Amino acid sequence: MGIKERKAREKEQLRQQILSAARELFVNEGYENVSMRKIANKIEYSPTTIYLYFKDKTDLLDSVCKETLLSLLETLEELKRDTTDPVETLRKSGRAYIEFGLKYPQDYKLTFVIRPQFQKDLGLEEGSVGEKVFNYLRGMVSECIRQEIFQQVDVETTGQVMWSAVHGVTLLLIDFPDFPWTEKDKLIDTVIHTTIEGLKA
Amino acid sequence: MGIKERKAREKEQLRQQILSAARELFVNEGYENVSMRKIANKIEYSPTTIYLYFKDKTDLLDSVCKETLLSLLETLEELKRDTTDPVETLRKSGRAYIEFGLKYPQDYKLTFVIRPQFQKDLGLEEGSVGEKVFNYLRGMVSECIRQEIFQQVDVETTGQVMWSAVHGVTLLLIDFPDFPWTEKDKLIDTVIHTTIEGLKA
DNA sequence: TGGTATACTTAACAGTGTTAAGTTAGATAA
DNA sequence: TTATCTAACTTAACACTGTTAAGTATACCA
Repeated sequence: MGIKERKAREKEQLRQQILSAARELFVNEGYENVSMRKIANKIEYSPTTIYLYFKDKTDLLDSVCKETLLSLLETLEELKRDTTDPVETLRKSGRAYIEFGLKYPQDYKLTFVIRPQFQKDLGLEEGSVGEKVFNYLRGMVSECIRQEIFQQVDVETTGQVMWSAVHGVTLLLIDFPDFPWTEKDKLIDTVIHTTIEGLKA
Repeated sequence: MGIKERKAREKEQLRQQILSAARELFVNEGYENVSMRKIANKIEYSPTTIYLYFKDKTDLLDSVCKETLLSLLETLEELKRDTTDPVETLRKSGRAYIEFGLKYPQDYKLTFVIRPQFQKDLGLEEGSVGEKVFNYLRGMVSECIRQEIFQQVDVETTGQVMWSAVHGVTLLLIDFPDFPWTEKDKLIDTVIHTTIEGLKA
């Protein structure tokens, strides 16, 4: 009875094919400039086939974003294993987060700016990837507080301040690439450094 | 020879009518969900008439954003008149900036997130409103540096760090209204306070 | 009164997301 | 083996989009 399994595998394969075609197009041309027909052309199927695998265009967007978050989470957790000093971990994580956003700017905007506009659902429900990313941040911050490195003792507020800083600089660098920024690496380091020093003070 | 003047006035009136119809629709329904036909319907003219007043849809967006920036600038400059202490001015300006964003969330997103997606041009050329807003920030920051309150001496970097922080928290509060944020005012104050303390350190 | 410029509209083009109906190939059952 | 059913996919269409070329009507000027 391996036929059903093979079929299921093939179905999953096509789903993945659609997903990665969509990701590539979304990333290179921007979500709104990608039509279902373009995606269909890329995978050499009719446009309507996509609707057998995804409810609509935003469902496709949702699925792409979920993958993106998973990738971010993996990047961060890998990093955590290599460091013990909590402040250093926080600093490196902040850098990794921003660099992730700059490496996949369309994905980042899709996930953290465009998606919330179309999809009220936070994507932070229990067990979700989004929740895991945020718990990761909570963990780092509370370690800094536990070791009495930070003056600010509220884990939630501290985490949210940190998130604001990295989110802000990431989006500015993505959205205004032609702005006369200070040298990019210096700006990123200063943002992280300033925030951490501020939390210490 | 008052006829020409009257005509010019009427033309300007229609331009304004189009602009405010566009703003209202963009804000309520989202830029991409508003069609030229919808705007035309609202003002009871044919769709093509809009093209006699604005080059295309992004030009319309541009003009709406310009107005938004002007309004932000006025808010900030009014505030500056009442305060002399540079740090206090910076703090209040940061608060005003964020509150402006939260008061007109869709306008804020339109200007600082959606616009850059569709319009490569920064809108920061000499004499532009955008430039003036940024110069306002530069002014405050350089006063803090001049009085040796901030350790960080680079005006540009310091300004950009400040912008990152307020931009970040503004967008997070707009985009994830259902997230379990710390009490909103506390979060805003902490973000500003943390950044300023970080720049002092 | 005749002509012209201005302001606006009509009609069309090429594209969009999405759906209902139709087709085809392959597995199952008689 | 042959008929039937089903899953996978496609065709054709609908109602919409931004934008432009061409057409019309009105109000001004000589």
